[in-house]
Amino acid sequence: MNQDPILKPEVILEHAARYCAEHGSKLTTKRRQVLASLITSKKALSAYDLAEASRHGAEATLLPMSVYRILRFLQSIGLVHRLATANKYVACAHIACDHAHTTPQFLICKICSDVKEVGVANSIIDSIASAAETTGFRLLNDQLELECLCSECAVPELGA
Amino acid sequence: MNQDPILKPEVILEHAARYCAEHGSKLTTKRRQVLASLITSKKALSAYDLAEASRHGAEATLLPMSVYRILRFLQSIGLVHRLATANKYVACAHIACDHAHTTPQFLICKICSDVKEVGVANSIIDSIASAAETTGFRLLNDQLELECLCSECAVPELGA
DNA sequence: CCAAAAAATGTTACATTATATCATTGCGCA
DNA sequence: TGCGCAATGATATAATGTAACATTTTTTGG
Ligand SMILES: [Zn+2]
Ligand SMILES: [Zn+2]
Ligand SMILES: [Zn+2]
Ligand SMILES: [Zn+2]
Repeated sequence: MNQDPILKPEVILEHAARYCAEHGSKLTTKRRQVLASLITSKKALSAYDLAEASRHGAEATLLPMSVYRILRFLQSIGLVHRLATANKYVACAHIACDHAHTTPQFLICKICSDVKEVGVANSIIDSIASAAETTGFRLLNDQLELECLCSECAVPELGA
Repeated sequence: MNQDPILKPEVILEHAARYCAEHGSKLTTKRRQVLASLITSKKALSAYDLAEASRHGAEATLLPMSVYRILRFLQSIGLVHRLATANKYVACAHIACDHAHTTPQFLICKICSDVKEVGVANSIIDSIASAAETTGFRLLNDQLELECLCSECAVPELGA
């Protein structure tokens, strides 16, 4: 679970609605539905996963095209992150706090797609950025994605 | 250019052929052709880019499926790296040296796909790995990909 | 040298991820 | 009320990648 397990999804969604308002947009029913799926999922989900989920017990059925549009919106205001290495999406882990989080670092379980979002120490980002500048490149993206094994999926490896 | 510009492609390909032999395989004509395209390209290329390139002046025309297979082989012995964030491929920048390089860090120009492969200080990797372990994740991948602007593409931004 | 085995490649089909485009709906506001 | 914009529906298509089996080429053992 990427979110603080103490908080219920409804509480997080309330924060998200306020966050949308601050950006001059609204957390519509369908946007809320997509975000709720991501918040309650233990794993990163693909757009097609989300479209499929909308056909089981959700309020509305969503076509993939709509899911992509909604994901793009949620990303644009920082409520959702896209994991480029997995072609999947996760809810930001900091929706319910001040949300002024530092550079995110995503630990992505190679086996089960479980994702943990943690902050990267500024010292590390500074090191990386300065290493880039010595080669003439300017660092743009503030997101690290790391292939990992989560604690559960690592267990079978012990016997290997 | 990702490779040392002092070295001619043929020299690098000679090293690659020896490297293949050390792994019990051969640098066939088509594998050499794909690798040569990557070595001489200033940018990261997609599998379909490489298939397309094979239709212009190359010895043999390659279907995308063959390109994927060849790329997978070249990756498996470390001659090629896949950039997951860009869905593109680059030749390793260290084919002609001892090739015992440290964890690679790829600076990828968002605009033109120019790529620079540099080593990451072990201290940084250690910091990242230990940060992961405190959350129960074991770091697997030894590759960082960073979205950047190269020096050329950064220029227009000055007036923005 | 020849035949069997293994490696490499050809070929077709298909799966997954993502975007383009135009039509339609819903909703706030003059 | 109805205009205008944001949101969504619907269809088609592009881009990326894999599966499965056939064929060719190379290696190897007799
Ligand atoms: Zn976040
Ligand atoms: Zn796992
Ligand atoms: Zn390399
Ligand atoms: Zn550039």
